[in-house]
Amino acid sequence: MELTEKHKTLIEKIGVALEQKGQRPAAARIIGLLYVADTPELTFDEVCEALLLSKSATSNALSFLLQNDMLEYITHCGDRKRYFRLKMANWQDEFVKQMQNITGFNELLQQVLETRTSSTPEYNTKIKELSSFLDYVSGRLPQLMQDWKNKEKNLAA
Amino acid sequence: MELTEKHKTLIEKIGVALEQKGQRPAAARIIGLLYVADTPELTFDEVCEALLLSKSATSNALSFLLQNDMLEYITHCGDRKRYFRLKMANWQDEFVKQMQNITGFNELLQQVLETRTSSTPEYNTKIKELSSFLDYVSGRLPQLMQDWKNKEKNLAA
DNA sequence: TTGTTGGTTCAATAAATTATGAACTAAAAA
DNA sequence: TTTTTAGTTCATAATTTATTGAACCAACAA
Repeated sequence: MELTEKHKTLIEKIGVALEQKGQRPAAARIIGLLYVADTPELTFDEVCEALLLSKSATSNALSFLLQNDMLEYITHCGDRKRYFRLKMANWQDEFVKQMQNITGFNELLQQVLETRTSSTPEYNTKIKELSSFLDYVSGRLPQLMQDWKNKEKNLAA
Repeated sequence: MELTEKHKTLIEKIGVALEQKGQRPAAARIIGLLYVADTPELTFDEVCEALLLSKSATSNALSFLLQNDMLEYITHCGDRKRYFRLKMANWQDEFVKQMQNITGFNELLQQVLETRTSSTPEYNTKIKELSSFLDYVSGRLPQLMQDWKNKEKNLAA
């Protein structure tokens, strides 16, 4: 598990990017590590060591990532260690979650529209416009996802 | 500027939603306030008072929101006060920013692919797949935006 | 049964973020 | 000139978040 300087800076870059998307620092670094590490499956100790994290920080971050379906682990017969890896199949789900997030904000905008005074019609129209856009986007994203899948299938064929 | 309980809880809900998208607490409440307030243009003092914020917190949050293009203000002849309002025209730009964010993460994935060992071809393929998807999505979003605009135009016509 | 491995949990601390209030400023009004 | 308005700035306080190390535990091994 020797990390080169290149690896280390890339892990940090990914870490910062994910932090800005709302991930916790340690969790973000773990994801970065799993992207760059030569072995895509790492043990608790390897994570600790590679990221210079304490056992408790590692334990908390790994539990958090497992709970949030970002990671999974496998085990090997006669080996009590867990081998953690990115749940790569799951970024599709992540994407769906993001869409639901958009929809969630849109529900708030609907509530805004319900409670708004009718004395500001132009402003209300603008909010409706935003709401309509969010609605449109979240409605089209599943199709977009499907289109991509079809494209990939064609490339493979 | 009397806010009903309904208004207040809606502001808080919007506040929490935006906090989770990375906005600062005070800034998030100000955006919420501007969504629900009967007057879509509020002064510094009205913001202070409505949200029970100190002048410095208000000053900082407003400056921050102005800098980040979330708000703008207008002034009236013979009135030194600034009237702050949501830069509603700007959510399109926000959306574009989000896309660029995706593209940014994708650049990191490209760096990951460049530095990855060739001894894990399956894993590398999965990362390529994710990268391809992000690429596809960010490429299609402008068209999606355009489609929505056309749809709106047709509705208006 | 004693020790080791592979962790988890908890109390305390460190670090970062947010909010406050007091002092200040520049422009306009009295 | 003094006061008021409309804020800004700054040092500090409060709150939140993250990290640590020590203690603990369960399972297996010696």
